[in-house]
Amino acid sequence: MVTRRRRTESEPVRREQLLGAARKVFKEKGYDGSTITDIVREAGVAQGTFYLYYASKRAIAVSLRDDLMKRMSVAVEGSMKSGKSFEERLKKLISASFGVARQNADLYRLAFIGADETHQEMHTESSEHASFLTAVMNLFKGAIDDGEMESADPEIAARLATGLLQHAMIEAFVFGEGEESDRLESGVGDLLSSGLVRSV
Amino acid sequence: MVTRRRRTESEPVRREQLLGAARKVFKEKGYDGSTITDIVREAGVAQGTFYLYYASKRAIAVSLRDDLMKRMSVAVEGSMKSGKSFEERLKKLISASFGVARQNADLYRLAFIGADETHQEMHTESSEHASFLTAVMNLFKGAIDDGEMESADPEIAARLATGLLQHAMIEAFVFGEGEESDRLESGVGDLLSSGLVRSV
Amino acid sequence: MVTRRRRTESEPVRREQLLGAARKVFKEKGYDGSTITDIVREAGVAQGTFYLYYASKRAIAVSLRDDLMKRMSVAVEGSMKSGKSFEERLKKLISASFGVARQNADLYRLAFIGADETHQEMHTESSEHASFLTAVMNLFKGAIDDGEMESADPEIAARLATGLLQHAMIEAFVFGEGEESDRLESGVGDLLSSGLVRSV
Amino acid sequence: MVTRRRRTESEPVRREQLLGAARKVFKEKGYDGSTITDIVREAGVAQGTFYLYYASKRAIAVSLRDDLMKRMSVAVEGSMKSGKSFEERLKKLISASFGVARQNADLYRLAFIGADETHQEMHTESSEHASFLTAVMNLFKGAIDDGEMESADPEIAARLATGLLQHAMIEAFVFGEGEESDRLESGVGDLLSSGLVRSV
DNA sequence: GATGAATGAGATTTCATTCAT
DNA sequence: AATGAATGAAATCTCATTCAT
Repeated sequence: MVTRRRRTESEPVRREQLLGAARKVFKEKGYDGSTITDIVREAGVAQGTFYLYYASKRAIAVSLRDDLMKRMSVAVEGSMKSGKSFEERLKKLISASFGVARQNADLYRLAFIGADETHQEMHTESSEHASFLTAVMNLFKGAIDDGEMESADPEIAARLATGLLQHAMIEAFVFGEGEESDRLESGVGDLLSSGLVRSV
Repeated sequence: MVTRRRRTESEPVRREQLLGAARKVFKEKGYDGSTITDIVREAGVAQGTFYLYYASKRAIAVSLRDDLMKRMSVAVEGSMKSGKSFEERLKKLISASFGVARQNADLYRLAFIGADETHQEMHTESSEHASFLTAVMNLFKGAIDDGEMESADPEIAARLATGLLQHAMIEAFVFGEGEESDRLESGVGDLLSSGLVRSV
Repeated sequence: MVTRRRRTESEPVRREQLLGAARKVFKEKGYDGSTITDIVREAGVAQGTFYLYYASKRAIAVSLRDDLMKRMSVAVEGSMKSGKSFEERLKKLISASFGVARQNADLYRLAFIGADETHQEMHTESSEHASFLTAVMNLFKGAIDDGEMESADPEIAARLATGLLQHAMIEAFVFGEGEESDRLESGVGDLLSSGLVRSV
Repeated sequence: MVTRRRRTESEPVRREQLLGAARKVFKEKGYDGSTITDIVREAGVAQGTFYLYYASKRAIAVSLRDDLMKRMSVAVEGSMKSGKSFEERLKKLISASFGVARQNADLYRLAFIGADETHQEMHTESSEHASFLTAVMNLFKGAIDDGEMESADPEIAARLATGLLQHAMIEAFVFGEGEESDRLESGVGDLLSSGLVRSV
């Protein structure tokens, strides 16, 4: 009979442990290709322990995605503070986003694995994603008020600009390996500058 | 004992029959939620018959996606012919795309179900998608030559513009039910006009 | 709704349980005619449980075959100890083998079901079979050294003697129902005695 | 619409055509791994045509096996005619058998693919196999009458000798690639000579 | 809290055989 | 006689999730 280890860790520690294991496993085998068994094996905990912390495989993937989005929000919000003009802040927004995506290409990939109903919630606007969107929207509102941006529906504009940015990052990091990220990043910058910044 | 029907249909008819059944089933139950059995039952053919025409569930979904892309290419190419100016052709491109997506929201949804490696090929640039992209790129090249568009790398610009358009349609028809499609369509039009068309 | 039993048994117990069930099912329906479902139904466990212990139908059949071979090795080695002369040990070897085969005709049948590549490994010299062969070879080597056996390549002689014995047991128990086993057994005894034992 | 060829060949020609195709396919993919589709494709005939000539996959394999056995019978009977003594005839019998097996290792392999009930009839004593056995038995009977062979039940002796020979050929050509065939052949010769030939 | 053996529904795919043409 | 599209039963194996200990 084998002696069972029964390391009782604090909840946050366990979550982190599982999250890290999941990230590694998803990176190596993809979402569909990974099993809970892979994750717990990597984490060194028992099968059942997983369910004490996450309700499902999807739940942990969502959690990983939220982490990424939070990191992106934080980076973006921080970055924009320092910009003087709208155009400058726009550039900073874009480069901060690309920066985070570049550092977390694996999570970025994971975050866009599917929109089927079984994966639907991965795309559901999470509160993290919402806060990113709000930051962009606020940037736009301010710029419109300051006369630095063409007047437009700031919500739609923010969603489209965010979508464009996202698409560029997907092309760069999900379908590509990052080798085109510079060209895509400056392409987005140019398009949004011309498209949004009011010419004097 | 059931009498076995053994209708021998021509290959294109069978393919169409299966494609139609698959489209219906995917629409009702989603991709992951659908089974080959659902599809053959809907089509009224035997299980094995499916495999005479398509190698797997994914194969038929890809085929459906290609159909959509072809329809979109055709519509877009036709539409752009009539536009006088670059701006006009751009608008027509957008409205033709939205038009096709609106008519085929279910396929559009299907076409964007996943980027996991098991679904990877759904996103692989199919020849149909490539021809759409080429059409946009040619439009841009011509406009740059004519001085109607800001000079820029036409390939990157085309990929980003296509991505933006795609994203808007996804928001409209995949995550939404089409109720915002008008706002999104004009938002894309505005952004691309300001962003790409050279102001006089 | 059925109440689910969840008896957790020790690994060896489960293996034995599945092995016993498989033996019974194979005996009744033959190897090809048996399904994993038959086996788990007989064992009273769930479908998935099977795969916790054996990787495939072939794997459990191989395991059953190895059991038989082990039993045969043991019986043979034990039996030969008591023989005084080479000829006597030879007779004991034969009768011990026939004895085990007689008791396990069903397994014997199973052990010789096929040499097709999908079944190839059934015939692969398992370590159990190898130890049987080694025992025979050692017997021959000793007899040659003692001058009780004609000098010959002991390896080839052992393989052929073992093959002959095997063949006789197949005729007796696989193709026949054992009714000729006595005649075959003594036939093998005579042939090997005359063929191998050095006449004085 | 494709023009269908409808070559009407004489029955024996078709059989030969299918037999040749089956032999090739079985050789390449093994029995279980081969499909009727493989065979008809190789033969260049339609799926249904197969069933006009053979009732099943097994039927054509049996037919192939019978061919081999017939060839072996013929070779053996011919070879024995020329032998002067029993011992000589015995040697010729063995070398003729090994010769045929060597030339037809693929069929030999096929002939021993399985003894499961689904394959049972492959092992059923076919009339061809029976005639081989009879030839051996007659050789033995004659040798006993002439006092050249130890008296023994000629039927059992023939079955065992045949089995031993068969086993040696299986070791040589089914499990091995023929590289040991010489050693095995002479091993069988020695064993049967010492075991059966009456010493003067 | 932790364990991990057990569960069992279920989906894909194959392929020998049939039979309308 | 020949064709070959259609049939459909059947069997393996996976894996997220549960729950008795």
